[in-house]
Amino acid sequence: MELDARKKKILQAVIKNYLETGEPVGSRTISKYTDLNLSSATIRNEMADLEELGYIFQPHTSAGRIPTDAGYRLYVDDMLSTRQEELEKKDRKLDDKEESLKAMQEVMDKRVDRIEEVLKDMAKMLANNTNYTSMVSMPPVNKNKLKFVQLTQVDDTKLLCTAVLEGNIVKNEMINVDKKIDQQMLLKLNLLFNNTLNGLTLQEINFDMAANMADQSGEYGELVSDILNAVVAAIGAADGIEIFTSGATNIFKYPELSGNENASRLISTLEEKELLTDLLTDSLEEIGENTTGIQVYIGEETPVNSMKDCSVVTATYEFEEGVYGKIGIIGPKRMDYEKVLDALKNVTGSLDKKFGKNKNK
Amino acid sequence: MELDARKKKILQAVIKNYLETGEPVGSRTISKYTDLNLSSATIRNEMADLEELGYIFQPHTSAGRIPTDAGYRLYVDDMLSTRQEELEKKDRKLDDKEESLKAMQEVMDKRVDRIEEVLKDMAKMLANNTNYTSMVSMPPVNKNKLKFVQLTQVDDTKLLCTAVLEGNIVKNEMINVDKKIDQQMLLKLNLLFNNTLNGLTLQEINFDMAANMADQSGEYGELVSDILNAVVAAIGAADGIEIFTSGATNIFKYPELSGNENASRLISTLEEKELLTDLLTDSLEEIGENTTGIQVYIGEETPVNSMKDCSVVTATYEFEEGVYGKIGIIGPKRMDYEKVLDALKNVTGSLDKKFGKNKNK
DNA sequence: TGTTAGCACTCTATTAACTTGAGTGCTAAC
DNA sequence: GTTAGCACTCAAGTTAATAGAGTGCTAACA
Repeated sequence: MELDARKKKILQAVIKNYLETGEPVGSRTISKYTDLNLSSATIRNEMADLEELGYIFQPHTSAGRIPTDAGYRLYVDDMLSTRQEELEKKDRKLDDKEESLKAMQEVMDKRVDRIEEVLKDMAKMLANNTNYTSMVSMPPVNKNKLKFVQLTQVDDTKLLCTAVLEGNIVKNEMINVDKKIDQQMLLKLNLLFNNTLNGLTLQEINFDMAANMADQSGEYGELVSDILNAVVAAIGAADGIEIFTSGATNIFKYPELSGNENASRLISTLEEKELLTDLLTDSLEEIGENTTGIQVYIGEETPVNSMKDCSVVTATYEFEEGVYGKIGIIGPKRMDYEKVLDALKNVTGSLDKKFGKNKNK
Repeated sequence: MELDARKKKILQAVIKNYLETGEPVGSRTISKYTDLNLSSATIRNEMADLEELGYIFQPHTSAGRIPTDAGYRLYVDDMLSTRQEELEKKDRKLDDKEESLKAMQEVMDKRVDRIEEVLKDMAKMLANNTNYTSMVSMPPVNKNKLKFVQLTQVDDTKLLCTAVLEGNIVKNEMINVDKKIDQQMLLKLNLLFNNTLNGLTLQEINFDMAANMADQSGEYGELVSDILNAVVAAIGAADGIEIFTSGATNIFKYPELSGNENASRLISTLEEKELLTDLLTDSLEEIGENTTGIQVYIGEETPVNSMKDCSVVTATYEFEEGVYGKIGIIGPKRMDYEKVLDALKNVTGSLDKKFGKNKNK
């Protein structure tokens, strides 16, 4: 059996209607909704075909139809493939969006330095605008180059190590020392570390360096490796990737999610954050300039168990040359994909503009 | 009518039973449970009295009794007033608790420097141990003395301001500058700021100082106030008090909480964190050496609306001389108060030992 | 050959009537 | 003051009946 134009149109109508109402869609509704001018009987025949093809199904014999995951998939893919046109339409649409876009810009202007705050606010705004749950990952710091290190004596037994990374991310780590280090030596150590490490990423720092530097620092040789450890710890502080979420409770707005006990599992996942890593790091590398970096997981497609009856949409933003972060929306399968995609495009666009590749435009 | 010893005993039995089962307690149950050797009929008479006194009530005519807020209050106050004896018993109990206590100590030893991490782990552990929701507030940094400030040139237009506070809390803030500042001047500024500000708390820093310092810095006068602003911003970074929560989803384990839509409001509150401030700062001052710093809010007593059918127990710990933080448990009104009080005592005890007044014992 | 009207059929959701059992309050006797 | 006994109440669970939405299929139509 073929999925001809008419069937497709009907499928679209079914899905659209279901997205709005959340109720199974009957043949009569479609017959009236569309401009196809077909009787409900004809629609029924077509719907039976669509069911056989696996795009829709009936929750029970005498009910209307609901899209299957495959149905959603077709719908979303279709939407994504016509996105080019929408990009052009965007200029027109901008009027409506201007307000929220402006608000977003303001947030970002206000606190350029504090990327964490920016991202947190971003997540909150996304959640509020969409009425779904949002999550944002910090760009992995350990890919960023070290701008410089600063060692400071805090008191007799403590040394503060401050590391500044590309993108002005600041990390601190405290080091315990046996004895006070004299001022002269501290200056020397500072110089030594900066000369050796500046411009490197976490991966590029290795322990041969420790040996080298130790040689140059005489009696303080042992201290050097302590400090290097601290630097590494500071940079890699988040042993996972840091993730912010917002709007977890929005899922209660969708009965199909809030009803069953999965709701609590989902909120747990959002609270723990660890499992979200799968969604927000996975395939970060393989996304280059070629795609928009937008990914849609529908139902069973998501790698996270507690989200098997949700849809998840993620997008990638560029923080620094080659350093990416991700941003995502979690909602019911019948989410307003169009709105979500737009929102994510806006946000990643702004982020890119602020930090990433389009910084200078 | 009087609340004689027997009535009290029956009330206790009702509450204890209800804490365990969560079901309304009938007269027959009490008749069998207690060592009073009274028939259910007698118990019924007493229970009617207790109802009239406002300590228990029936959800409907033909049901057993449930404690009212006043009932819980009596029960808890009683428990608190007999706490002295329990303190002595504690030595014995320690055997059971040793394991969890040890685990806690380990967490704290591992990361003395990172109080945030300690507190987060603490919250997680508390939530896991009690099966309720926990929250912990960072001690308000702005009461801490400034240990020193460090200004560092990041690049031509950016200055990094690092502030270290008593208790080795490190805060950073980025400052945008017009032009590069020469090394000599930077040293001078560093000296100036440290001389002026060290040893002061946020409240003690005022803007007369800015004027004073500006006088001493010639053409850089304007910069001085920028920097002072940055220092203040760094110290007071959290314009509210920082709060960590854990185990929000534990509330789903208690049907009386998870059932109604308050559950979602409660989780919202925990996500936003802002409203928790009421619970975790309120009366911080008035708690001195005299009390244990433990406070129990039952039902309507809590200042937070979304917790009106929960009980909240908070405890105070000392971080530095005169600087307090709070730690709290949120659960159903029928929570295991005994367990919760013990857990909180343990935790605040450990925290006090690590940071606060008993540091040297 | 594709489209439509009509009808019998299926299944959910809602409502009402009935049953059960836990627990009470009251009274009368001990 | 305590207790046994009994009538009474009410929530919760079960069953039966009803209404309504929507389907599938057949036969007629263009």
